[in-house]
Amino acid sequence: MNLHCDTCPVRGSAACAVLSDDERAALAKAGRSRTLNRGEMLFAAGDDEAACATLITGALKVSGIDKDGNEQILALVHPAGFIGELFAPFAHHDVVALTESRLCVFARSDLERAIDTYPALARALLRRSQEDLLASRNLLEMTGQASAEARLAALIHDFAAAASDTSCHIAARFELPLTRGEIASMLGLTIETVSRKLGELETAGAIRREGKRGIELVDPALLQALSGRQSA
Amino acid sequence: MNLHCDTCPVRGSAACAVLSDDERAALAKAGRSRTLNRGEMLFAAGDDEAACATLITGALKVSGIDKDGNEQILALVHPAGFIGELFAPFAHHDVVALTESRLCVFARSDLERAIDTYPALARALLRRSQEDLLASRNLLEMTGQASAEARLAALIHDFAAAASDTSCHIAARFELPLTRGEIASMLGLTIETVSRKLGELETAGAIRREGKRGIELVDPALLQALSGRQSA
DNA sequence: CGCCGCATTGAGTCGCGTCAAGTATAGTGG
DNA sequence: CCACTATACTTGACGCGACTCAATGCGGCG
Repeated sequence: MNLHCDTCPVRGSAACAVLSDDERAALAKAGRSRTLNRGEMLFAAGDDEAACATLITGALKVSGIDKDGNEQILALVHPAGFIGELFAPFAHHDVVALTESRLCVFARSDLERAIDTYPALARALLRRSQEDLLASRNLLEMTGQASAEARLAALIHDFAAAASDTSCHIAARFELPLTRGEIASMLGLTIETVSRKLGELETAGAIRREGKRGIELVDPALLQALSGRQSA
Repeated sequence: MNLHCDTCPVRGSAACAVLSDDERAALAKAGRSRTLNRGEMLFAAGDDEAACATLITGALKVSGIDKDGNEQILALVHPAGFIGELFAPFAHHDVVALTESRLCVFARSDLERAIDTYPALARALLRRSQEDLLASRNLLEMTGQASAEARLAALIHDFAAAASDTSCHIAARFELPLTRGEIASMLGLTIETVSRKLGELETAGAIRREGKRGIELVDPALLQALSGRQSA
């Protein structure tokens, strides 16, 4: 399926936004659109011909499997995010869709060529990569020494921010994109602890649960206080 | 102090290695050499005019401070490594020398200009950034659900690999670049636990301690087994 | 020498993991 | 429409591993 950049919702924010219309049109010839359903994998750790992609809609997770077979979520990818290890001979982690997702996929070799052809693209990808690095380090800080409750509070706060359309305020109500098990694997906790602490956050009056995945922020300030972060 | 690329030990492996001699000479005009002693800071979190740098010799740590004042080490930087957040308005983390270190420092504005002038440099920095991202995610995996003993074993193994000059084997003897407290902050443990587990690794016959910082690898295979990793 | 930073060691406690039931909710096939 | 199953989630009891608190050892330096 061919790309339709004209109607692309992340046209202005993805890496390819730095290209001129002509350049983007040329790049689009090499790429193609792809849709993944929840649970479908874009590529797996160890794949030697892993593609690169920009996420258009939906959400992805980047995860690794330790030797006991436990999954660990290392990063989430939101729309306009870029996926792909350009210089590694093979992929180091799995990339899986959390919700139905639409992507703009490129073969790695094509993208490497594009980087050389369009210097602005390399710069844009460098910027994204640095942002990803920052996100990864933030997750490190979060899981470093914080209590289970603080980790959960911080994660919920982040999700609320990500669920909001405008960047200046956070959503008061949203659906968790992750199952309890996925939250646990991301925060280095167990399913049971996540479930218990969610209950305690509700009892404390910080949030209200709606069904299995719905979260309403009752007291965002309290949530942030429990997360042990500076007010942003 | 001016740069002397001719005698630079990381001339072949740092980001600037992708430049031609002429290009590097031009870039060198904008940069300058700087030496840091152990504990000296390159820049602090919040600095709005944080520089960028390539590490020539020594070792650095990238760390954050949580609101209780506890330091958390987020990454280590080895020679040829690049430091600097090119697109952020201010630095997010502290960067501090672990040992006496020599760096090649650039103002951020100069480096941004260089990226535009030399596309190959952007590509090289993108590559480094992706490697840093991978390292950060590896640390995430390591601190995610592993036991204190496994984390220590893995860290010691990594240090042994980093201390080796050739990439194909690991050093049998080396000095830990970190204090117990720094190891603890990097692994999300306490000083006491680090000290105890080091003792247990010695009792188990995996390592031998020499003074406060010296480590001799008695049984590397055992160490790797305890770290819970695949044999590389 | 006396002080200070770093490391070790011990005793006690607690948070979170483990194990084990038990409860929704959706999907499937009869 | 209803059993039947699968998957996700919740809840409780219990134990262990790592943190906390506290004391001691050790080396460097003024």
